[in-house]
Amino acid sequence: MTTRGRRAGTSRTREAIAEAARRSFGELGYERTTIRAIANEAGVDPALVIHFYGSKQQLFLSVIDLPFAPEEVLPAILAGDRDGVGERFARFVVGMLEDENARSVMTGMVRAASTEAEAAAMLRELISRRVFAAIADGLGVDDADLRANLVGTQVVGLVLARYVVAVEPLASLDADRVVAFIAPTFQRYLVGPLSEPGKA
Amino acid sequence: MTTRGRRAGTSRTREAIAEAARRSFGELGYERTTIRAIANEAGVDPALVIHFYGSKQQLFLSVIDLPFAPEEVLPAILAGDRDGVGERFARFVVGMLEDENARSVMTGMVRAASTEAEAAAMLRELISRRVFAAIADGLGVDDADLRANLVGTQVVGLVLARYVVAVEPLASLDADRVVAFIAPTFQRYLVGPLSEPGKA
DNA sequence: GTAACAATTCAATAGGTGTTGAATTCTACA
DNA sequence: TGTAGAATTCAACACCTATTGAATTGTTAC
Repeated sequence: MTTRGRRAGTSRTREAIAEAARRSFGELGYERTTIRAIANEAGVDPALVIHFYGSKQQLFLSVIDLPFAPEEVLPAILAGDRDGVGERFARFVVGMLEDENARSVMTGMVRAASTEAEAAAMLRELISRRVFAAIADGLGVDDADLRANLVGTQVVGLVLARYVVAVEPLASLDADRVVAFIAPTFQRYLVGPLSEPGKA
Repeated sequence: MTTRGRRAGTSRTREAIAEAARRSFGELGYERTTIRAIANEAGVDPALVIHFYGSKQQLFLSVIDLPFAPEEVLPAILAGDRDGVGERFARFVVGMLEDENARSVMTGMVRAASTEAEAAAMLRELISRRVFAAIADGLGVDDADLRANLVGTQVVGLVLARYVVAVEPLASLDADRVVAFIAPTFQRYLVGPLSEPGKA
Protein backbone atom coordinates (compact mmCIF):
# COMPACT_ATOMS: atom_id res chain seq x y z
CA MET A 1 0.00 0.00 0.00
CA THR A 2 1.75 3.10 -1.19
CA THR A 3 1.08 6.12 0.92
CA ARG A 4 -0.03 9.44 -0.31
CA GLY A 5 2.03 12.59 -0.45
CA ARG A 6 5.61 13.44 -1.19
CA ARG A 7 8.36 10.89 -0.57
CA ALA A 8 11.38 11.58 1.60
CA GLY A 9 14.73 12.41 0.04
CA THR A 10 15.45 13.70 -3.46
CA SER A 11 13.42 12.12 -6.19
CA ARG A 12 14.50 10.73 -9.51
CA THR A 13 11.03 9.71 -10.64
CA ARG A 14 10.79 12.33 -13.33
CA GLU A 15 13.66 10.74 -15.20
CA ALA A 16 12.36 7.28 -14.44
CA ILE A 17 9.16 8.27 -16.20
CA ALA A 18 11.10 9.61 -19.16
CA GLU A 19 13.07 6.41 -19.48
CA ALA A 20 10.02 4.20 -19.28
CA ALA A 21 8.26 6.38 -21.82
CA ARG A 22 11.16 6.31 -24.24
CA ARG A 23 11.37 2.58 -24.00
CA SER A 24 7.68 2.03 -24.48
CA PHE A 25 7.27 4.51 -27.32
CA GLY A 26 10.23 2.89 -29.01
CA GLU A 27 8.92 -0.61 -28.63
CA LEU A 28 5.18 -0.17 -29.06
CA GLY A 29 4.75 3.08 -30.93
CA TYR A 30 2.61 6.00 -29.88
CA GLU A 31 -0.92 4.61 -29.81
CA ARG A 32 -0.16 1.36 -28.11
CA THR A 33 1.82 3.06 -25.39
CA THR A 34 -0.45 3.92 -22.48
CA ILE A 35 0.23 6.39 -19.74
CA ARG A 36 -0.85 3.75 -17.28
CA ALA A 37 1.80 1.35 -18.50
CA ILE A 38 4.50 4.00 -18.34
CA ALA A 39 3.44 4.94 -14.82
CA ASN A 40 3.44 1.31 -13.87
CA GLU A 41 6.91 0.70 -15.20
CA ALA A 42 8.16 3.78 -13.39
CA GLY A 43 6.42 2.61 -10.21
CA VAL A 44 4.23 5.67 -9.98
CA ASP A 45 0.66 6.85 -10.34
CA PRO A 46 -0.58 7.76 -13.85
CA ALA A 47 -1.63 11.17 -12.64
CA LEU A 48 1.97 11.96 -11.81
CA VAL A 49 2.97 11.45 -15.40
CA ILE A 50 0.42 14.01 -16.49
CA HIS A 51 1.43 16.30 -13.67
CA PHE A 52 5.02 16.30 -14.87
CA TYR A 53 4.54 16.35 -18.61
CA GLY A 54 1.10 17.83 -19.17
CA SER A 55 -0.25 15.31 -21.66
CA LYS A 56 0.66 12.16 -23.49
CA GLN A 57 1.57 14.07 -26.61
CA GLN A 58 3.82 16.50 -24.78
CA LEU A 59 5.45 13.59 -23.03
CA PHE A 60 6.13 12.03 -26.40
CA LEU A 61 7.61 15.22 -27.78
CA SER A 62 9.77 15.75 -24.69
CA VAL A 63 11.11 12.28 -24.70
CA ILE A 64 11.55 11.43 -28.34
CA ASP A 65 14.23 13.77 -29.50
CA LEU A 66 17.15 12.96 -31.72
CA PRO A 67 19.90 11.16 -29.84
CA PHE A 68 22.39 13.44 -31.59
CA ALA A 69 22.48 16.91 -33.09
CA PRO A 70 23.02 16.68 -36.85
CA GLU A 71 24.64 20.08 -37.02
CA GLU A 72 27.24 19.00 -34.51
CA VAL A 73 28.06 15.55 -35.69
CA LEU A 74 27.58 15.68 -39.44
CA PRO A 75 30.24 18.26 -40.37
CA ALA A 76 33.03 16.00 -39.17
CA ILE A 77 31.59 13.13 -41.17
CA LEU A 78 31.09 15.09 -44.34
CA ALA A 79 34.49 16.73 -44.24
CA GLY A 80 37.52 14.80 -45.44
CA ASP A 81 38.03 12.83 -48.59
CA ARG A 82 34.93 12.57 -50.71
CA ASP A 83 35.48 8.93 -51.57
CA GLY A 84 35.02 7.81 -47.99
CA VAL A 85 32.05 9.94 -47.07
CA GLY A 86 29.47 7.22 -47.74
CA GLU A 87 31.26 4.79 -45.50
CA ARG A 88 31.80 7.30 -42.73
CA PHE A 89 28.13 8.20 -42.85
CA ALA A 90 27.04 4.57 -42.85
CA ARG A 91 29.36 3.81 -39.98
CA PHE A 92 27.90 6.64 -37.96
CA VAL A 93 24.27 5.67 -38.59
CA VAL A 94 24.71 1.97 -37.98
CA GLY A 95 26.93 2.57 -34.98
CA MET A 96 24.48 4.98 -33.44
CA LEU A 97 21.75 2.38 -33.80
CA GLU A 98 23.80 -0.07 -31.79
CA ASP A 99 23.19 2.00 -28.69
CA GLU A 100 20.02 0.80 -27.05
CA ASN A 101 18.76 4.17 -26.01
CA ALA A 102 19.44 5.81 -29.34
CA ARG A 103 17.80 2.90 -31.12
CA SER A 104 14.68 3.27 -28.99
CA VAL A 105 14.42 6.88 -29.92
CA MET A 106 14.90 6.17 -33.60
CA THR A 107 12.46 3.30 -33.80
CA GLY A 108 10.04 5.35 -31.73
CA MET A 109 10.30 8.19 -34.18
CA VAL A 110 9.79 5.96 -37.19
CA ARG A 111 6.99 4.03 -35.55
CA ALA A 112 5.22 7.15 -34.44
CA ALA A 113 5.77 8.93 -37.73
CA SER A 114 3.55 6.29 -39.26
CA THR A 115 0.53 7.44 -37.34
CA GLU A 116 1.18 10.66 -35.49
CA ALA A 117 1.16 13.82 -37.55
CA GLU A 118 3.41 15.55 -35.03
CA ALA A 119 5.98 12.82 -35.22
CA ALA A 120 5.87 12.82 -39.01
CA ALA A 121 6.48 16.53 -38.93
CA MET A 122 9.47 16.00 -36.65
CA LEU A 123 10.97 13.50 -39.03
CA ARG A 124 10.23 15.68 -42.05
CA GLU A 125 11.82 18.64 -40.34
CA LEU A 126 14.81 16.58 -39.36
CA ILE A 127 15.48 15.27 -42.83
CA SER A 128 14.66 18.27 -44.89
CA ARG A 129 16.04 21.01 -42.73
CA ARG A 130 18.75 19.86 -40.39
CA VAL A 131 20.30 17.11 -42.46
CA PHE A 132 19.77 19.20 -45.56
CA ALA A 133 21.64 22.14 -44.07
CA ALA A 134 24.53 19.96 -42.97
CA ILE A 135 24.85 18.44 -46.41
CA ALA A 136 24.61 21.74 -48.20
CA ASP A 137 27.22 23.30 -45.95
CA GLY A 138 29.51 20.33 -45.66
CA LEU A 139 29.53 19.16 -49.25
CA GLY A 140 28.70 22.22 -51.27
CA VAL A 141 26.44 20.31 -53.62
CA ASP A 142 23.58 22.24 -55.14
CA ASP A 143 20.79 19.67 -54.93
CA ALA A 144 21.37 19.09 -51.23
CA ASP A 145 17.66 18.98 -50.45
CA LEU A 146 17.09 16.06 -52.75
CA ARG A 147 20.21 14.30 -51.56
CA ALA A 148 19.09 14.67 -47.95
CA ASN A 149 15.76 13.10 -48.91
CA LEU A 150 17.40 10.15 -50.60
CA VAL A 151 19.72 9.57 -47.67
CA GLY A 152 16.63 9.75 -45.48
CA THR A 153 14.87 7.00 -47.41
CA GLN A 154 17.77 4.63 -46.85
CA VAL A 155 18.09 5.49 -43.17
CA VAL A 156 14.44 5.04 -42.28
CA GLY A 157 14.25 1.97 -44.49
CA LEU A 158 17.14 0.46 -42.59
CA VAL A 159 15.62 1.26 -39.22
CA LEU A 160 12.29 -0.19 -40.23
CA ALA A 161 13.60 -3.35 -41.86
CA ARG A 162 16.36 -4.16 -39.41
CA TYR A 163 14.78 -3.20 -36.11
CA VAL A 164 11.03 -2.78 -36.45
CA VAL A 165 10.16 -5.54 -38.87
CA ALA A 166 13.34 -7.44 -38.03
CA VAL A 167 13.71 -9.20 -41.34
CA GLU A 168 16.36 -11.89 -41.53
CA PRO A 169 19.23 -12.15 -42.16
CA LEU A 170 19.55 -8.38 -42.01
CA ALA A 171 18.44 -8.11 -38.39
CA SER A 172 21.14 -10.47 -37.16
CA LEU A 173 23.98 -9.16 -39.24
CA ASP A 174 26.81 -7.54 -37.37
CA ALA A 175 27.24 -3.83 -37.79
CA ASP A 176 30.37 -3.93 -39.92
CA ARG A 177 28.75 -5.92 -42.67
CA VAL A 178 25.68 -3.72 -42.69
CA VAL A 179 27.97 -0.75 -43.07
CA ALA A 180 29.72 -2.37 -46.00
CA PHE A 181 26.44 -3.13 -47.74
CA ILE A 182 24.81 0.25 -47.53
CA ALA A 183 27.84 2.54 -47.62
CA PRO A 184 27.91 2.71 -51.43
CA THR A 185 24.28 3.78 -51.45
CA PHE A 186 25.03 6.68 -49.14
CA GLN A 187 28.10 7.44 -51.19
CA ARG A 188 26.06 7.93 -54.34
CA TYR A 189 23.21 9.78 -52.62
CA LEU A 190 25.66 12.17 -50.98
CA VAL A 191 28.18 12.99 -53.67
CA GLY A 192 27.62 10.68 -56.65
CA PRO A 193 25.84 11.42 -59.91
CA LEU A 194 22.12 11.26 -59.26
CA SER A 195 20.80 10.29 -62.64
CA GLU A 196 21.76 7.26 -64.64
CA PRO A 197 25.47 6.48 -64.53
CA GLY A 198 25.60 7.27 -68.23
CA LYS A 199 24.09 10.73 -68.38
CA ALA A 200 24.37 13.63 -65.92
CA MET B 1 -33.79 7.50 -40.58
CA THR B 2 -32.52 4.30 -42.00
CA THR B 3 -34.84 1.39 -41.64
CA ARG B 4 -33.95 -1.91 -40.20
CA GLY B 5 -33.58 -5.19 -42.05
CA ARG B 6 -32.28 -6.19 -45.42
CA ARG B 7 -32.35 -3.73 -48.32
CA ALA B 8 -34.01 -4.48 -51.63
CA GLY B 9 -31.93 -5.54 -54.62
CA THR B 10 -28.45 -6.99 -54.71
CA SER B 11 -26.04 -5.42 -52.28
CA ARG B 12 -22.52 -4.19 -52.84
CA THR B 13 -21.96 -3.10 -49.28
CA ARG B 14 -19.44 -5.79 -48.51
CA GLU B 15 -17.05 -4.37 -51.06
CA ALA B 16 -17.90 -0.86 -50.00
CA ILE B 17 -16.72 -1.78 -46.52
CA ALA B 18 -13.54 -3.30 -47.90
CA GLU B 19 -12.79 -0.17 -49.88
CA ALA B 20 -13.40 2.15 -46.98
CA ALA B 21 -11.27 -0.05 -44.75
CA ARG B 22 -8.42 -0.15 -47.22
CA ARG B 23 -8.49 3.59 -47.57
CA SER B 24 -8.61 4.22 -43.85
CA PHE B 25 -5.95 1.67 -42.91
CA GLY B 26 -3.74 3.15 -45.62
CA GLU B 27 -4.21 6.69 -44.46
CA LEU B 28 -4.42 6.37 -40.69
CA GLY B 29 -2.76 3.07 -39.88
CA TYR B 30 -4.25 0.26 -37.87
CA GLU B 31 -4.83 1.75 -34.43
CA ARG B 32 -6.29 5.02 -35.55
CA THR B 33 -8.70 3.35 -37.91
CA THR B 34 -11.96 2.68 -36.12
CA ILE B 35 -14.64 0.27 -37.17
CA ARG B 36 -17.17 3.00 -36.58
CA ALA B 37 -15.42 5.28 -39.06
CA ILE B 38 -15.21 2.56 -41.68
CA ALA B 39 -18.88 1.79 -41.20
CA ASN B 40 -19.68 5.44 -41.46
CA GLU B 41 -17.77 5.90 -44.69
CA ALA B 42 -19.46 2.83 -46.15
CA GLY B 43 -22.84 4.16 -45.03
CA VAL B 44 -23.55 1.21 -42.84
CA ASP B 45 -23.85 0.12 -39.22
CA PRO B 46 -20.64 -0.86 -37.36
CA ALA B 47 -22.15 -4.19 -36.42
CA LEU B 48 -22.39 -5.07 -40.08
CA VAL B 49 -18.64 -4.73 -40.48
CA ILE B 50 -18.11 -7.25 -37.72
CA HIS B 51 -20.83 -9.46 -39.11
CA PHE B 52 -19.06 -9.63 -42.45
CA TYR B 53 -15.45 -9.79 -41.34
CA GLY B 54 -15.51 -11.17 -37.81
CA SER B 55 -13.18 -8.72 -36.15
CA LYS B 56 -11.10 -5.65 -36.83
CA GLN B 57 -7.95 -7.69 -37.17
CA GLN B 58 -9.48 -10.13 -39.62
CA LEU B 59 -10.82 -7.21 -41.59
CA PHE B 60 -7.34 -5.79 -41.76
CA LEU B 61 -5.86 -9.06 -42.91
CA SER B 62 -8.57 -9.57 -45.52
CA VAL B 63 -8.20 -6.13 -46.94
CA ILE B 64 -4.50 -5.41 -46.80
CA ASP B 65 -2.99 -7.82 -49.22
CA LEU B 66 -0.29 -7.15 -51.73
CA PRO B 67 -1.62 -5.40 -54.81
CA PHE B 68 0.45 -7.76 -56.93
CA ALA B 69 1.86 -11.27 -56.70
CA PRO B 70 5.65 -11.14 -56.60
CA GLU B 71 6.02 -14.59 -58.08
CA GLU B 72 4.00 -13.54 -61.09
CA VAL B 73 5.38 -10.13 -61.78
CA LEU B 74 9.01 -10.33 -60.69
CA PRO B 75 10.29 -12.99 -63.08
CA ALA B 76 9.63 -10.81 -66.10
CA ILE B 77 11.45 -7.93 -64.41
CA LEU B 78 14.45 -9.94 -63.34
CA ALA B 79 14.86 -11.68 -66.68
CA GLY B 80 16.60 -9.87 -69.49
CA ASP B 81 19.85 -7.98 -69.53
CA ARG B 82 21.43 -7.67 -66.12
CA ASP B 83 22.46 -4.08 -66.61
CA GLY B 84 18.89 -2.88 -66.78
CA VAL B 85 17.44 -4.90 -63.96
CA GLY B 86 17.73 -2.14 -61.36
CA GLU B 87 15.91 0.30 -63.55
CA ARG B 88 13.20 -2.16 -64.48
CA PHE B 89 12.67 -2.96 -60.82
CA ALA B 90 12.59 0.70 -59.82
CA ARG B 91 10.16 1.46 -62.63
CA PHE B 92 7.86 -1.27 -61.43
CA VAL B 93 7.90 -0.23 -57.79
CA VAL B 94 7.48 3.47 -58.41
CA GLY B 95 4.86 2.88 -61.09
CA MET B 96 2.89 0.56 -58.86
CA LEU B 97 2.86 3.22 -56.17
CA GLU B 98 1.28 5.68 -58.58
CA ASP B 99 -1.92 3.71 -58.46
CA GLU B 100 -4.03 5.02 -55.63
CA ASN B 101 -5.37 1.71 -54.49
CA ALA B 102 -2.02 -0.03 -54.56
CA ARG B 103 -0.45 2.88 -52.72
CA SER B 104 -3.09 2.66 -49.99
CA VAL B 105 -2.30 -0.97 -49.49
CA MET B 106 1.42 -0.38 -49.38
CA THR B 107 1.29 2.56 -47.00
CA GLY B 108 -1.21 0.65 -44.92
CA MET B 109 1.16 -2.26 -44.68
CA VAL B 110 4.11 -0.10 -43.74
CA ARG B 111 2.09 1.95 -41.29
CA ALA B 112 0.60 -1.07 -39.67
CA ALA B 113 3.88 -2.96 -39.61
CA SER B 114 5.09 -0.29 -37.23
CA THR B 115 2.66 -1.31 -34.53
CA GLU B 116 0.85 -4.53 -35.41
CA ALA B 117 2.80 -7.71 -34.99
CA GLU B 118 0.64 -9.45 -37.57
CA ALA B 119 1.33 -6.80 -40.15
CA ALA B 120 5.05 -6.88 -39.41
CA ALA B 121 4.97 -10.61 -39.94
CA MET B 122 3.25 -10.11 -43.27
CA LEU B 123 5.91 -7.70 -44.40
CA ARG B 124 8.69 -9.93 -43.13
CA GLU B 125 7.19 -12.90 -44.91
CA LEU B 126 6.77 -10.88 -48.07
CA ILE B 127 10.33 -9.68 -48.19
CA SER B 128 12.15 -12.70 -46.96
CA ARG B 129 10.19 -15.43 -48.64
CA ARG B 130 8.36 -14.28 -51.73
CA VAL B 131 10.74 -11.62 -52.96
CA PHE B 132 13.64 -13.77 -51.88
CA ALA B 133 12.40 -16.72 -53.91
CA ALA B 134 11.85 -14.61 -56.98
CA ILE B 135 15.34 -13.17 -56.76
CA ALA B 136 16.98 -16.50 -56.15
CA ASP B 137 15.13 -18.07 -59.07
CA GLY B 138 15.33 -15.17 -61.45
CA LEU B 139 18.88 -14.09 -60.90
CA GLY B 140 20.66 -17.16 -59.66
CA VAL B 141 22.64 -15.23 -57.09
CA ASP B 142 23.64 -17.12 -53.98
CA ASP B 143 23.03 -14.51 -51.31
CA ALA B 144 19.51 -13.84 -52.52
CA ASP B 145 18.12 -13.62 -48.98
CA LEU B 146 20.37 -10.74 -48.10
CA ARG B 147 19.75 -9.04 -51.43
CA ALA B 148 16.01 -9.30 -50.90
CA ASN B 149 16.45 -7.65 -47.50
CA LEU B 150 18.46 -4.80 -48.89
CA VAL B 151 15.99 -4.22 -51.70
CA GLY B 152 13.31 -4.26 -49.01
CA THR B 153 14.98 -1.49 -47.02
CA GLN B 154 14.99 0.79 -50.02
CA VAL B 155 11.40 0.01 -50.93
CA VAL B 156 9.91 0.59 -47.50
CA GLY B 157 12.16 3.61 -47.01
CA LEU B 158 10.82 5.09 -50.21
CA VAL B 159 7.21 4.40 -49.26
CA LEU B 160 7.71 5.92 -45.85
CA ALA B 161 9.61 8.99 -46.94
CA ARG B 162 7.68 9.79 -50.10
CA TYR B 163 4.14 8.95 -49.06
CA VAL B 164 3.84 8.62 -45.30
CA VAL B 165 6.16 11.36 -44.10
CA ALA B 166 5.91 13.17 -47.44
CA VAL B 167 9.26 14.86 -47.28
CA GLU B 168 9.98 17.48 -49.91
CA PRO B 169 11.09 17.63 -52.66
CA LEU B 170 10.87 13.86 -52.90
CA ALA B 171 7.13 13.71 -52.40
CA SER B 172 6.41 16.02 -55.32
CA LEU B 173 8.92 14.58 -57.75
CA ASP B 174 7.50 12.92 -60.82
CA ALA B 175 7.87 9.20 -61.08
CA ASP B 176 10.50 9.16 -63.81
CA ARG B 177 12.98 11.12 -61.81
CA VAL B 178 12.44 9.02 -58.72
CA VAL B 179 13.12 5.98 -60.84
CA ALA B 180 16.34 7.48 -62.12
CA PHE B 181 17.52 8.29 -58.61
CA ILE B 182 16.94 4.97 -56.97
CA ALA B 183 17.48 2.58 -59.88
CA PRO B 184 21.25 2.33 -59.31
CA THR B 185 20.62 1.36 -55.71
CA PHE B 186 18.41 -1.51 -56.76
CA GLN B 187 20.91 -2.41 -59.44
CA ARG B 188 23.65 -2.90 -56.87
CA TYR B 189 21.44 -4.62 -54.31
CA LEU B 190 20.16 -7.05 -56.94
CA VAL B 191 23.22 -7.99 -58.96
CA GLY B 192 26.11 -5.76 -57.99
CA PRO B 193 29.00 -6.52 -55.66
CA LEU B 194 27.74 -6.23 -52.12
CA SER B 195 30.88 -5.23 -50.31
CA GLU B 196 33.05 -2.25 -51.01
CA PRO B 197 33.49 -1.54 -54.73
CA GLY B 198 37.15 -2.41 -54.35
CA LYS B 199 37.03 -5.82 -52.75
CA ALA B 200 34.41 -8.55 -53.15
C1' DG C 1 8.55 27.66 13.05
C1' DT C 2 5.62 28.72 9.58
C1' DA C 3 4.21 29.60 4.71
C1' DA C 4 4.75 28.46 0.14
C1' DC C 5 5.56 24.99 -2.93
C1' DA C 6 6.69 20.44 -4.97
C1' DA C 7 5.74 15.49 -5.20
C1' DT C 8 2.57 12.08 -4.82
C1' DT C 9 -1.76 9.23 -4.64
C1' DC C 10 -6.77 8.40 -4.91
C1' DA C 11 -11.10 8.49 -6.86
C1' DA C 12 -13.76 10.00 -10.34
C1' DT C 13 -15.21 11.55 -15.02
C1' DA C 14 -16.24 11.74 -19.73
C1' DG C 15 -15.52 9.67 -23.81
C1' DG C 16 -14.02 6.29 -26.92
C1' DT C 17 -13.40 1.32 -28.34
C1' DG C 18 -14.54 -3.48 -30.35
C1' DT C 19 -18.01 -6.60 -29.98
C1' DT C 20 -22.61 -9.02 -29.01
C1' DG C 21 -27.67 -10.34 -29.28
C1' DA C 22 -31.88 -9.61 -30.59
C1' DA C 23 -35.04 -7.72 -33.88
C1' DT C 24 -36.40 -6.72 -38.60
C1' DT C 25 -36.67 -6.91 -43.54
C1' DC C 26 -35.60 -8.83 -47.68
C1' DT C 27 -34.04 -12.86 -51.07
C1' DA C 28 -33.70 -17.60 -52.73
C1' DC C 29 -35.09 -21.87 -53.06
C1' DA C 30 -38.30 -25.80 -52.12
C1' DT D 1 -46.28 -20.00 -51.17
C1' DG D 2 -43.58 -20.88 -47.30
C1' DT D 3 -39.48 -21.02 -44.99
C1' DA D 4 -34.31 -20.92 -44.22
C1' DG D 5 -31.00 -17.81 -44.37
C1' DA D 6 -28.73 -13.49 -45.50
C1' DA D 7 -28.39 -8.44 -44.78
C1' DT D 8 -29.16 -4.90 -41.90
C1' DT D 9 -29.94 -1.86 -37.73
C1' DC D 10 -30.45 -0.79 -32.78
C1' DA D 11 -29.26 -0.72 -28.22
C1' DA D 12 -26.33 -2.19 -25.00
C1' DC D 13 -22.17 -4.08 -22.67
C1' DA D 14 -17.71 -4.31 -20.77
C1' DC D 15 -13.57 -2.31 -21.04
C1' DC D 16 -9.92 0.90 -21.58
C1' DT D 17 -8.33 5.51 -22.26
C1' DA D 18 -6.35 10.30 -21.01
C1' DT D 19 -7.21 13.63 -17.91
C1' DT D 20 -8.85 16.28 -13.65
C1' DG D 21 -9.42 17.87 -8.71
C1' DA D 22 -8.86 17.31 -4.30
C1' DA D 23 -6.24 15.49 -0.52
C1' DT D 24 -1.86 14.40 1.70
C1' DT D 25 3.00 14.52 2.75
C1' DG D 26 7.43 16.17 2.40
C1' DT D 27 11.02 20.13 1.40
C1' DT D 28 12.76 24.74 1.29
C1' DA D 29 13.14 29.65 2.30
C1' DC D 30 12.27 33.11 5.52
